[in-house]
Amino acid sequence: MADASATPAEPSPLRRQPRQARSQERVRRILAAAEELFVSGGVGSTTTNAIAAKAGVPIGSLYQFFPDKGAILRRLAQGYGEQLHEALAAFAGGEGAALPLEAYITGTVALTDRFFRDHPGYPAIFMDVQATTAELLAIEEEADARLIADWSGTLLERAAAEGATLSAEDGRLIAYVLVKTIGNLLWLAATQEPPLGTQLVREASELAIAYLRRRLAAA
Amino acid sequence: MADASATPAEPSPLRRQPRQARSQERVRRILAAAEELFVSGGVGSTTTNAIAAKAGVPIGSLYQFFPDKGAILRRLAQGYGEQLHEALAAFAGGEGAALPLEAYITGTVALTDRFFRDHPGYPAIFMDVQATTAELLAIEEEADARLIADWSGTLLERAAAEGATLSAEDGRLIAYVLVKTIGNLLWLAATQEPPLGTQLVREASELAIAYLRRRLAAA
DNA sequence: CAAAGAACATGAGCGTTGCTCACGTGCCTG
DNA sequence: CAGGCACGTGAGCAACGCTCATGTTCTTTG
Repeated sequence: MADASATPAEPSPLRRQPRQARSQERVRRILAAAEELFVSGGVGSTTTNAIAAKAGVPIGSLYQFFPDKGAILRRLAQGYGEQLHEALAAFAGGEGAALPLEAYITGTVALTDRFFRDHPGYPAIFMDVQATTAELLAIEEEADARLIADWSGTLLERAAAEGATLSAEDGRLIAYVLVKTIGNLLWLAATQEPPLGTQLVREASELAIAYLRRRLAAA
Repeated sequence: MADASATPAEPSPLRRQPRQARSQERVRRILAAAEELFVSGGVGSTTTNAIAAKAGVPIGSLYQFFPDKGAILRRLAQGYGEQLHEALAAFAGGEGAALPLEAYITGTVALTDRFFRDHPGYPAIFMDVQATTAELLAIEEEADARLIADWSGTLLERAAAEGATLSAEDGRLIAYVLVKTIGNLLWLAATQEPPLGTQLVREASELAIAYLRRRLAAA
């Protein structure tokens, strides 16, 4: 537990890093099989034996790399979080940078919404969580923390550009509320029927804009 | 599935309604034991045998009344939902009726926040859910539906009183967004450390007010 | 290039959990 | 008080997550 000169840190939920090409391929197949089963049948009713069977791998091999069932879940969730962060960062640093506040928010909301819909595994994982939820929530928290940091910076810049004063603390708080609220509404939108789903995406933008305008004005 | 002349509807998650006084007392003790264990150790790691043991009842008796572990969870969740609904309805029909919009919202937010904090079992249940989550979500959905209906009515009345026009559809949509968003923020507030928790309650009010002002003005 | 060791492969089966079922006891109506 | 219905009881079953002992393949080294 003390000496860890060889291991980089502890970011890997894997029990043993696959070094050979064949085993790396196996890990990929396990993750793919798990994602498919989680989406179609839910996390709770997907057995580890079923995952292994679908991946064409004996259970023993599955546990060679993943310490437990939750680790598979966590690995998938981590991947999703990183992908979303990168997509949003690209938008913020690219075409989004030139947009006015309202359009910037609408664009971000639309992008996040599309991400949820294009990756059905993301809602599926958080849809019916499981025993290991404490750690799963920690991962979601970590992903949110990145987004909050991003937003916090953006808000401070934009407030300054618009001549409003905004303390760093208030910036973080507002970013926190925005990330959590928009995430929640868009998650709902993704799991709802088309008419309501589309309306919710629009309302998410409206809500964010109204809140921001009020908070920036009150500074 | 067809003939149901004897059963009133199907609102009871109980397998068999306890008719004698002794068995009713047993059901109460099972629910109390389950709540305590869920709060202290989480839902996932609480076994049905442990619930029965703490309640001083053999497992057989537990399953005499509850069809499965999830039913205990659902029964508790249902009770919470009804209590919150009644508390909010009492406020809306009582002292809240005379308050202006801003104060009304702040009051409702404060009341909901207190409810979450006074009933630690509520967050605990939704904290680490389990296999039966589909049905649990359905119950949460039902509780939210009641709150949304309440809000929807309140919004239409208040909009008319303020001279703004608001369609019934828009009223429902706005109520939906408000209930979901405030619930989410206050749930976060209840599970967060004091400084952030208190701020989040305030922000929930700010957010709701800003959103409502914008939506009522845009009519 | 052979030998040694590390990484990987395999599946029978263990411990635990949610839950059943066959049988026994208490209560309550006619 | 006799019949029946509701309730009480706990050994044990099926299914699950996961282990472990043993065998195989790859990589490194003298």
